[in-house]
Parts: sequence; C-alpha cells; structure tokens
Amino acid sequence: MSGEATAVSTRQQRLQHNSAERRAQKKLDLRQSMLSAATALFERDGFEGFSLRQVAEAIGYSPTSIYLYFRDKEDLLHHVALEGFRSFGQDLQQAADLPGSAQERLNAIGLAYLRFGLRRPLHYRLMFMVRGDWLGLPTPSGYDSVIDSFGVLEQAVQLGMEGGELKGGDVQVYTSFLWSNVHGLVSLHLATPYFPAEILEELYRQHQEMIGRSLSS
Amino acid sequence: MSGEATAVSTRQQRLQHNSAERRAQKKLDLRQSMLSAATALFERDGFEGFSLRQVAEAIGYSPTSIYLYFRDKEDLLHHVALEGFRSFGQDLQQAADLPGSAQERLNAIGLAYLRFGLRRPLHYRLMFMVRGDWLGLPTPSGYDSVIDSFGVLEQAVQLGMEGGELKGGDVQVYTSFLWSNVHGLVSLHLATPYFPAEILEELYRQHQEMIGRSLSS
DNA sequence: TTGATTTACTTAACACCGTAAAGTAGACTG
DNA sequence: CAGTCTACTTTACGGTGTTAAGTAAATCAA
Repeated sequence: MSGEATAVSTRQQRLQHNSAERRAQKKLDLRQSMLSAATALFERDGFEGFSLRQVAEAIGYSPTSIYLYFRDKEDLLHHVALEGFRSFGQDLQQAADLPGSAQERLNAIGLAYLRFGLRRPLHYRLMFMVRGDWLGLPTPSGYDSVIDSFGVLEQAVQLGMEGGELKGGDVQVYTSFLWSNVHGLVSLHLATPYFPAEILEELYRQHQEMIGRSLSS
Repeated sequence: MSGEATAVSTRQQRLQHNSAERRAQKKLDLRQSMLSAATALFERDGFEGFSLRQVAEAIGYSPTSIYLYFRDKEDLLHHVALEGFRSFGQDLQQAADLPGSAQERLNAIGLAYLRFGLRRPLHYRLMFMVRGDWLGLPTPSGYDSVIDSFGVLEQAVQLGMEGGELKGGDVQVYTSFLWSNVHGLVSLHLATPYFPAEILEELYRQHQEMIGRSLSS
C-alpha cells in the first residue's frame, strides 16, 4: 500500500499541509482577536470614540497590521456590526418560534426587538441609526447564517393574515407599520431624553394594544 | 437744556456708546457668519465630515478664532441644530394651526414632520438621531422662540380627545405612539435602504389610516 | 499726546486620527 | 544555501480638535 517514495511524499505533504493549516489558523485567530478587541472597544467607546490605533494597541500589534486583515476602519466596524445582526436575528427568530397566536407572536417579536435595543444600545445605534446603510450590502461570506430580521417579522404578519387572525391587507404595509413603531420607540429612547428606559416596555405594551385594535380582524 | 459740559459729556458718551455698539455689532456679525458658514458646511458634509478648520477657512479666520465665539465644536454644531429646531417647530405649528378636524390636524402635523425629514435629512439626523440628547439641554438665550414640537403634537391630541373625536385615553401614550411611528418611518428612511423616498408618503398615509382606525372614537 | 491696558485675533504646539509606502526579520522553498 | 515569500513594523503624510503663548491695533487714562 505505502511505497517508500509515496510515504515520504505523503509525510511531506502532510507536514506542509499541517504547516499551511497552522499558519492559516493563526491568521484566522489573529483576525478573530482583532474583531474581539474591536467589539470590546466599540462597546466601551461607541462609534465616535472608536479608533483603529486603540484596537491595535489592545492586541499588541502595530496599527497598520489591521489592514492585513480588514480593508479599513469601516470594514472592521462593519464586521463588528455583523455580529450584532447575527444575534439580533437570532433573538427575533427565537421570539417568532414561540407558540401562541399570531398576535402573541408579533408582540413577542417586537419585545425581543425592544430588548435588544436596551441590552445593546451601542450596537443598535450602529446597526440601525448610524450605519444602517450596511443593510443594503451583500452579506459577507462567513455571515450567511445571519437571519433576515425584516423577513422574520414579515413572515409572522403573513401567517397571521393567512390564519385569518389579522385583517386582510398589504403585508409590507403592516410589517413596516410594526417595524417603524418599535424602531421609533427604541431609537427615540437611545437618542433623546424623551423615552427613559423605565417606561419603555410599558409604552410598548400600550402601543401594541392600540396596533392590535387596528389590525385584528 | 444742554449745558456745555453736559453736551460734551453726552457727545462723548454717545460716541463711546456708538463705538461700543459698533464693536458689539461686529462681534455679533462675525458670530453669525461663523454660524452661517457652519450651517452651509454641515449641510454639505454632514456630521461626520464637518470640521472646525473648514469653517474657519470658509470665513477667512484662523481655526482658533471660533473658540472666541463658541465653546467648542460641539457648541457650534449645537447652534446649527438649533436653527433646525426653530424651523422644525414652525413647520409643525403651522400644520397644527390649519383648520379642520382633529384627525386632519394630526395627519397634517405628521406630514409636516415627515417632509421636514425629507427636505433636511442631515439636520434631521443631527437633531433626532445623532445628537438628540441636546433636546434635554436648556434652550440657549436667543432661541427662546423655538417651539416645543412635542408639545404641539401633544396639544393636538389633547384637543382631539376633549372634542370627543378621539377615544379617551392617556394623552402621552397617544402622542408617543404618533411620534414614534413617524420618527420610525423617517429615521429608517434616512438610515437604511428599506424605505426609499418614493414610497414614504404613501406609506405614511397608510399608517395614519391604521392609526386612525384605532384612535378614533 | 502719550503711555498703559484691553480687545481681537494669530501662530505655534500637542496629541490624536486613518492610511499609504517602504523596510525588515524570519520562515519556507527549490 | 540562496532566493523568495510571509507577516509584520517603521516611517511618513495630511488631517482633526484644542490649549497656550504671542501680537498688532484699538481704546483709555493722564
């Protein structure tokens, strides 16, 4: 089965392969540690205070090293945001998967949305207020699992309408209505002093009640 | 009536006064020209691209001169925003003053809100998305005429409720409902690719219809 | 009118920032 | 063992907000 030359060759190949693999893994590790440091610093300082040089210092590399792994500051921050989109999408999907009526599901999705905004205010700002334009970009490879959050809500609306629980009408209009209401609440809370955290969930509950009155058949 | 000494004295005083007045006026003029240049540059470059040094160059002064008239960059930009709040408040008040039913007034206010966002996107972002915290600051002197926009909407809701046209309920909850919905629409349009300008007014109209269904008695 | 003082501004400097280009030590390869 | 490639650093440039020191002209007191 294993001739001498073949054996040597395969061992060499294996060594090379392992070596190459190890190097590739180190690259991935470093990239990941950059991303982790970036996320930590972003969550500490927010969009304004975020700087490449601080990320570099945090991981013990020179500032320019980052350019070997990310296109530029924008690209790095985009990847920070992508982690946010991932967990945001999961939160919403999880809420959508709960048992119950369409109304209950829609409420749960909205509540998950709201709580994400409260739990990760800086991420929310980045994702939907400061750099929401990233939503229009194609999903980078490695983030294919990111759930289309808009789609989750839209589907829940659709189900409610098909089940007859919601009034018939334009799914997109209903969805945009729910979305803009909860986004309005969260973003006004995050950006202005008008909607303090203490009252936000209660306010949301009351809004949902009013919406329910106008959407339920 | 006019003794010699007195006349001389008054003339001197008048000259001094005029001189002082002229100097004061020049200061105001320069401050105003800084503010105008800042506004123009902000409207061209937005929050991110806005720089003190460019403002200085635009008016032909050194960068540090600005500190003689404004506390810092933040303060200058705050005053840019204040002009926005002034005209925003006027727009809303004008819509609130239109004749018609409470429903029509509320729709008109919301539409004025929406159109301000479309007409002055960068100002809107500054005022309500990036630096909405300024809403919590006391109004600087000279801007006392700035209308409390929230109050305008709140009053329109109150009137509608008192007139029996709107269902009874918590005025604040109704107001926050209307506000977060229209702000959600505008801010999602401005920040994300999801709500293009072409469909925004129609979307708003449909939302208003749904809201009307749940609020009208 | 003249000397002192105040006013209004500038120059210089500091500590940051993102990023491009050139340089370098070490691993890998033939 | 020479040469090449990889991964990273050093250096440099042009920009930023902001503070402190310097300066010329206007104003004021005698």
